[in-house]
Amino acid sequence: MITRTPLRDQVYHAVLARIYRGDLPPARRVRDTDLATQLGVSRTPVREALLRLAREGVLEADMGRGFSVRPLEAAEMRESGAILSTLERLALDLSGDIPPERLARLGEIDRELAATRGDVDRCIDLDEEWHRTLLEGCPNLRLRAMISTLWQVPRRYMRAFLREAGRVSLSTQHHARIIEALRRNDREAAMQRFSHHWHRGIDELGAWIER
Amino acid sequence: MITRTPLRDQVYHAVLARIYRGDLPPARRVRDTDLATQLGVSRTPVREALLRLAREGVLEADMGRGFSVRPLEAAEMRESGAILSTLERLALDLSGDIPPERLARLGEIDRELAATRGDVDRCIDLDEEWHRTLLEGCPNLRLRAMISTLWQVPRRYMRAFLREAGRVSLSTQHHARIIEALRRNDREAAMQRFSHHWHRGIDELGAWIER
DNA sequence: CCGATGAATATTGTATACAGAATACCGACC
DNA sequence: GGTCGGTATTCTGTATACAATATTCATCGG
Repeated sequence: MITRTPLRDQVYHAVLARIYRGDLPPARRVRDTDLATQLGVSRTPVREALLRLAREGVLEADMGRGFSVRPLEAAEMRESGAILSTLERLALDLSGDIPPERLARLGEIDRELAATRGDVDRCIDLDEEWHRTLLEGCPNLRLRAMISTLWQVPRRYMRAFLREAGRVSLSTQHHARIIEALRRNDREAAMQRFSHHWHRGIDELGAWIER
Repeated sequence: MITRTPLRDQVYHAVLARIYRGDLPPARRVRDTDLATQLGVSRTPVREALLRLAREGVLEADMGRGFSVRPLEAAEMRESGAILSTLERLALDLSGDIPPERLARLGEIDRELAATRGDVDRCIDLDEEWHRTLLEGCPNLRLRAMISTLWQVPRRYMRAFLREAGRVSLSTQHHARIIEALRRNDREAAMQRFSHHWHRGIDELGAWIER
């Protein structure tokens, strides 16, 4: 099965990759013509991708002034975090019982996460994969898609945090405790620990940004 | 203060208006060139608006096959409803105490809603305004924006329901009970009634779609 | 009569062109 | 030397052009 993906989608991911790589630092202006020449496409798909990123909160679009990478602000982090936390709790709630096979996979991811030293991007990828795996049983596809999109925001903050604070996430402990509760089929405790996990993460990042 | 709004935004609202007016029924193909000529603009801003609507779930975009109005499906309604319900509960939770002045305004909207007979669009507008007013104290602006965007989906379903089922919403009773709880400063009860209100609404619409 | 096949048409996705606004640069004046 | 004003350039927002793909319709064969 061959798949033809629109150029705008490829450009979208390419721009995100550049932002994550730190190639496009916060507050940096993003000129569509530059990107177009760099990526070897025309301005049209580039602009479509940039408009989407602007709607998702990664870029800022001022009328007549084009696009710029959104600066990292604690307020935005906390706002997005509150939303994402709530939606992930909903997704976990809607998921039926988590099958043991998936719990095992979660543990596996956690072990890998604990073993990762220094590689910030790998760390973030694994963390996001952990969450995605946890919620992959949620039947509300639209919710899953929305969560996936919203992750764009915390990713940026986590990346900056892990990079500059030089600290790897301590989330593996939280993860383990959540898994443990799920193993016991104690949804109540799992949910509470999940909330706590999110709360702590948001606060940690927020405090760092406001340093 | 003069404001120059991009054409894409005007086109966006124009297309939404046509969908609400029933001018563009579900499953109807939407040709960008047609819209461009009808609205007297070029294809570029039209396409930008359509891409946004597609991302918001109002339109469907198949690669190479353009856009079409998304058909109404109970599953989509329930999925969006679950998300929106949760987010509005979060927003209410984040709102501090609702000042009496706003409670009065909510009552006012409700009275107008109860007095509205037959005018479906007015009815939906008032209902949405009631919710917006209730949550306008929420400091999480991003959450408010997201809620506002998400309302696009239930609006379509409510409209179709009220039109064809010919029944005006019974939500004023629910609203009144929520306001009553808020007056007593009983957040717990208010939240519970708010949940109930959403649950009932979603079920009612869902059952009707699956008729 | 129905289905398949092919050309003609229509429509999308992308590229390029153009006009107006915003920014940067430069000189003159205080 | 600093600041204001004007001009030139850059860049955005929009329009148009082009190529490739999907759709439609008609014709042909079974």
